[in-house]
Amino acid sequence: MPELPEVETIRRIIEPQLAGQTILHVTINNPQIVAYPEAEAFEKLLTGQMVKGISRRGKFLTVHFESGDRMTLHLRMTGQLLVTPSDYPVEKHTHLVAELSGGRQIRYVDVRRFGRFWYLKACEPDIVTGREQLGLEPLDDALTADYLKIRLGGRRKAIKEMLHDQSIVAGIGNIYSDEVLFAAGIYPGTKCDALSDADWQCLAIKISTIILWGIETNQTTPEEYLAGKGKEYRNTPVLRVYGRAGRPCTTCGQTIEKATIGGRTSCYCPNCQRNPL
DNA sequence: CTAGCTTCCTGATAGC
DNA sequence: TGCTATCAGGAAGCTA
Repeated sequence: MPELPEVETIRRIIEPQLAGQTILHVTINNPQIVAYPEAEAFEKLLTGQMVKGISRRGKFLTVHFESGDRMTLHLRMTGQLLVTPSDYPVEKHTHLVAELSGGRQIRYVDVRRFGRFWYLKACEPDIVTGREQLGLEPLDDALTADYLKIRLGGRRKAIKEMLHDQSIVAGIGNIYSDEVLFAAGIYPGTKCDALSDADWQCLAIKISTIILWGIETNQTTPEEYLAGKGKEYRNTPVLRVYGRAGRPCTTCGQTIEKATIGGRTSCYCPNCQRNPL
């Protein structure tokens, strides 16, 4: 499941391959991946557009065109945005193919079909669900202990759940919430209203450092990404807690535990992240 | 505002 | 071997 660091990696890989390219023809094999407008209108609008660049906001990618129009997409759990040679083998679950002027193709592959595309004309405001209410980027200087405390301090929900709320901080999912909380030494089930000023301070710092670390360690090459390695997490070997239940903590050696918090599997070190209850 | 549940999907895996 | 059940998860939508 791509989270901010993986989405940013994809952006960096894809952007240089798309910039300056014109979309000659679009085929949508599965209309449900198009959230707005209708799939047929989407195909027509996309055809003939020249790519200017790609930006990222939270886990959303936006392809900007010379016309001022833009196409936003969210990969959700299993989406893959690929730029391939036109004769590259077509994977199962390929839902969109766009022919490019340079002879290559953009392909969208998504096993679970949860990913979504939106096409917005230059004159249209952002209507992408959730996008207009996205919270701060993890690397934004405005993401401070005060910001977190004001937005979350009074909440009785577990901090792990609130880190997934895209309207507070954009881009964190199940992997990085576990990693951030481990780095901050906070038990994932801790209720927000039980966190101290020192905890908020620590969280603000760790959110940015862990996300930055995620981007920097995610050194996937375009070749590896195309070969399908983009769906495995290149940085899995360096994760400290996520997916490591039953194995020793890299800091203290205690066994990493697994618990369901807010309906999500959470991994944590019972020694480094004490449950305050 | 809260907790808790369901929906969307397929593939991997566990149990029989 | 082949069947069924369970689980994984981002985000929205629903109920109470």
